[in-house]
Amino acid sequence: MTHNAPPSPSSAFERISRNVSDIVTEESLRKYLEASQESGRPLRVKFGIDPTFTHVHIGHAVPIRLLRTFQELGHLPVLIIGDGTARLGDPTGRNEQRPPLSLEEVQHNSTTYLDQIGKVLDLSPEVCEVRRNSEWFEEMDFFDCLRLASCGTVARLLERDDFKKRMAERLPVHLHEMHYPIMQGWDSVQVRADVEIGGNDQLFNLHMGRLLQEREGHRPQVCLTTPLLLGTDGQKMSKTYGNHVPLLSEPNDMFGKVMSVTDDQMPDWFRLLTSLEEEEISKILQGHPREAKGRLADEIVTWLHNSAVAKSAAQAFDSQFRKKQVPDDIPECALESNLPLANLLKEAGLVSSTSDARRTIKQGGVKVNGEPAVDPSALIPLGDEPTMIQVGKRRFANIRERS
RNA sequence: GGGGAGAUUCCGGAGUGGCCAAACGGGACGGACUGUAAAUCCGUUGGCUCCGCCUUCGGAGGUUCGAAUCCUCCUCUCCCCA
Repeated sequence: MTHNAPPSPSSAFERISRNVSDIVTEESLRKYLEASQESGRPLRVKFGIDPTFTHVHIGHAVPIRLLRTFQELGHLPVLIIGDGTARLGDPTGRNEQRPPLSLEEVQHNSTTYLDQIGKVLDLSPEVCEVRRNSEWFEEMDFFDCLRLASCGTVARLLERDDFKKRMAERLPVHLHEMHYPIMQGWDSVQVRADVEIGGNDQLFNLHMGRLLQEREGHRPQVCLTTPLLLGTDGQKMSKTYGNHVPLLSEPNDMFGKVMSVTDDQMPDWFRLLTSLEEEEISKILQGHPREAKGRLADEIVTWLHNSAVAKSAAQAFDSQFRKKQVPDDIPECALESNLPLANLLKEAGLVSSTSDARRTIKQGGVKVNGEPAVDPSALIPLGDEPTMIQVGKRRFANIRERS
């Protein structure tokens, strides 16, 4: 990464604030940027990650991109790995209970997490600081905790939407969860954060950092939140809905996923995930939606892989879906000859059970060597020449006889 | 410590002795349509040697010709009071 002559504080402000949903406060952000330039001291920009799960998707990448922007402007990202907070579970999450994580799990999750984040952010020690919050939480005794807890009020916490909602639904809200924002805020005190970045559901937690810093006589951090990126179907992006794009997906997969984004998500995806200028974006969006989406997919695959790979992913996508051709890289396997079709599909791993196979066949979803197959119990002869089986639009296999 | 409520097929959630492999919704899958989608429509959604058979309704027993539904014990969860 190159650090050329630093841009002026005001142009830095423009760049930073382009895609954020809250800034607390604009004025202090401007001031901090100016002061930083005068003193030559980079701003410490904090971002917390929870090592409770390991799959990072491009929705998570939105705040990290902002972190990257700061990094490019010469400031210092400070990543906090919440190995202390992880033991609480995440109160902003769903209502399911998270079992307490073991030390190894946390360890493992943090490294895979960092691997993935490394796609978006330069993690070299010279330009990025990585801390774990167990570092300071482990040292606190019960009275320290009480002192911290006195910073918040129950009323204030109860205002939080997710608590309110869960109370209304008669779901449990555990006492320790109330400490989550306080712990997060304490991180800010510990690392002397000048700025904290989070998703826009994190605003409350970020505010807590300001509060605690002021109590400690520190300069309060600027809170920046980024808009929520919705999933390919327009719902909240989440692994459980299957509408997410993992940061580490294979190029072809990634391209295909982006192509399945609904049209009305496109503007957001362009703004939040590419570095194209607003003018350019609106020009693209005026063209044919399919072209625009192709461009979006190309930008994203280029970003997370490279441009050559993006081009070939585009071609593969085109031939498989637009021209309905068969993909090049069909998985192969070898099986016994003369199995009933339904059993063959199951053995080849194309369906989950023979019953499933029968259903799919009955519905006209199976082709053998390009010909629609209708009889689930037809015996399929195999030979050295592979027999191509297609299930639905996406599942293919080349099967030859096992010798 | 006391008092309630509950555990159903991927998820949510009906069902309170036979008509239950289990309503309905979501998701998923297949088909049609299409711009690759989305939306819409149709169909499927426990397993199998599949027009029949087998195993499911927290776990273990029991009552009955017959239980997801009734009884006993156990495990777990939630709420309220203290």
